[in-house]
Amino acid sequence: MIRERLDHALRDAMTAAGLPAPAGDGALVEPARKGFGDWGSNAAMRLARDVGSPPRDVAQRIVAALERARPDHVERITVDGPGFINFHLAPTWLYDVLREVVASGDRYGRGQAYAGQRINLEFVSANPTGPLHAGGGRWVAVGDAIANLLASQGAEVHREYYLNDAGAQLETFGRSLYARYRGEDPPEDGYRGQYLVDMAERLRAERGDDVTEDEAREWGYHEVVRGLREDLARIGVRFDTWFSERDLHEHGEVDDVLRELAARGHAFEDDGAVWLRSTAFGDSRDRVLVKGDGAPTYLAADLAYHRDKFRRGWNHLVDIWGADHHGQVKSLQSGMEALGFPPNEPEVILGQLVTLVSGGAVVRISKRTGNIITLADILDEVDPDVARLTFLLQSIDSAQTFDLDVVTSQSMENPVYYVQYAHARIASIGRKAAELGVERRPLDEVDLTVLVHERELDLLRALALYPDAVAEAAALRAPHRVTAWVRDFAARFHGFYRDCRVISEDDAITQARLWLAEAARIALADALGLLGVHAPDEMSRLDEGDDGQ
RNA sequence: GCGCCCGUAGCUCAGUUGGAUAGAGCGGCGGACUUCUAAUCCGCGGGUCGGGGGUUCGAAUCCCUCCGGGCGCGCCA
Repeated sequence: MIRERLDHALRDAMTAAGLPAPAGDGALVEPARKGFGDWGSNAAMRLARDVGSPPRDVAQRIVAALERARPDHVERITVDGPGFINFHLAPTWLYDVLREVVASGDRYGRGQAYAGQRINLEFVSANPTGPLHAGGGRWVAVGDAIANLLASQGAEVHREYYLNDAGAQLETFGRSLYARYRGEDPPEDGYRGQYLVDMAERLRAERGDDVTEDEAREWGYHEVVRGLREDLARIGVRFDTWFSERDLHEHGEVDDVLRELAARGHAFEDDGAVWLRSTAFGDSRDRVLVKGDGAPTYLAADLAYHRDKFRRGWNHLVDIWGADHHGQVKSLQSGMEALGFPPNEPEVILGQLVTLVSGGAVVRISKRTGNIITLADILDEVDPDVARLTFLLQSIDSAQTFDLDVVTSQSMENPVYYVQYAHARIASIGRKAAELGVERRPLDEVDLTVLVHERELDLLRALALYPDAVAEAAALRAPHRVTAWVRDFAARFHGFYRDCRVISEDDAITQARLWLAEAARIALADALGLLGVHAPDEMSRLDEGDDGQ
């Protein structure tokens, strides 16, 4: 709001001063550093070379024009450093922010950048051969948060889980389960996890002694999927569609996509196999679609699957993959382009992997060796909110070390409680006000100019930046940016809470601060919602029954 | 060998679409509760932004190169 106004004022001033518009639009104005006013522009520096005069001179010309039509709230305009134009605003601009937050309510921070987009977001999609492992929790938390972020900018978002239930891995799983069922060791290349022993016992208890290998596999597959749904429900993630790879094969979709690729001239036979000429679309090598034994590859099915997503009406596809699948990105995109879809579909968000550490040592996870720490194990130890926020603390471009000892024992100083506590404090203020019978006057009737404490203004400044933070997080597919905003905001709120008592004898201040607290609650609750973390109205005290010393 | 990601405070990490004195949490030290919940707040200390070149008025950020770490590079999925 203020930014748009300053932006327009700057453009008008540049025109009035006979200056060209700087290259690129937007980002003309950004928040200034502390001590340099409230908002600043580097436009003069960007223009200096084209104009052929020193940046500070250009800045002076712009400022002279700005002074003739000074925007609202602007008290002073200065030229600092190498040529920054700095706007020093009266606090009144922040009162407008407060009013905007309250007026917008739960729409505050929403944008329209993706309005009209119908996005299919596929994430997790772990093979249905065992429980979700702890590291996979990163994709659960990140995927759900990205879905929320895209939706916050106007997109219709569909959460989808792809079940690879047609391939060799499920066969291996079936053989392994059946072996356990018969009291034998799993095959050499099979899965050795304890969970299969447990499943085999249940299989015997439920189905008796005459189960065939096919029956064992199918029963086990459905058990695993049921478990996946349960684990995801525990952490609060719901998928709109569970898509079965088998359906593609049964409906002839895979064969059909192969025919279409051939018809379009992008497939060829060589050495007994059918290949996709993916090099024609920028891939580093061509890829096999049908193996020498006549079976379609994973890629062939994946192409049929992604084509199906488009056919179901989604106009943009987003997949979230672990970095270990990085090598497949170009192949899939090449194949999709060969099928006539736009380039760079699907958009693939790659996340670096999670390293689990326990007892100071790295825990290697493998369903094959049986050494597995599951997401459910984590959820047995910590609150889902803790798990989620821990996964959302870091950029997905960085490999994450998930230290089980730290996450499960460090709850005292866990950031999730820090931010939730801020929300709980706001709710507590509301309860106290009600308890004391404090009259709540409408915002229109409240004088906000009594909000002059640096803590109050600091909180309002952070509130002003929230929509940008969300929009950037969505654009960059970087939910950790919301986490960063939330932590910063919670810190500011705690400072405010400490130094600015809301409910006091001074009715004018009480009324204004109650609205400030309400605005803070709106943004905090929204941000936590985007992250999939609860915004509690109260926190159970940590020290209850535990302060015996 | 090739490709992608990472290397920032003792530790874990933000900041990377070029901007002004590089930030936070944890840990260390020292303070603040007759108060709307101290799971809080305040202060102190802490840095060759992996090394070296380059582009630029300006580089943690862009380019080149080297070093270190992670992940890939199948007629596996």
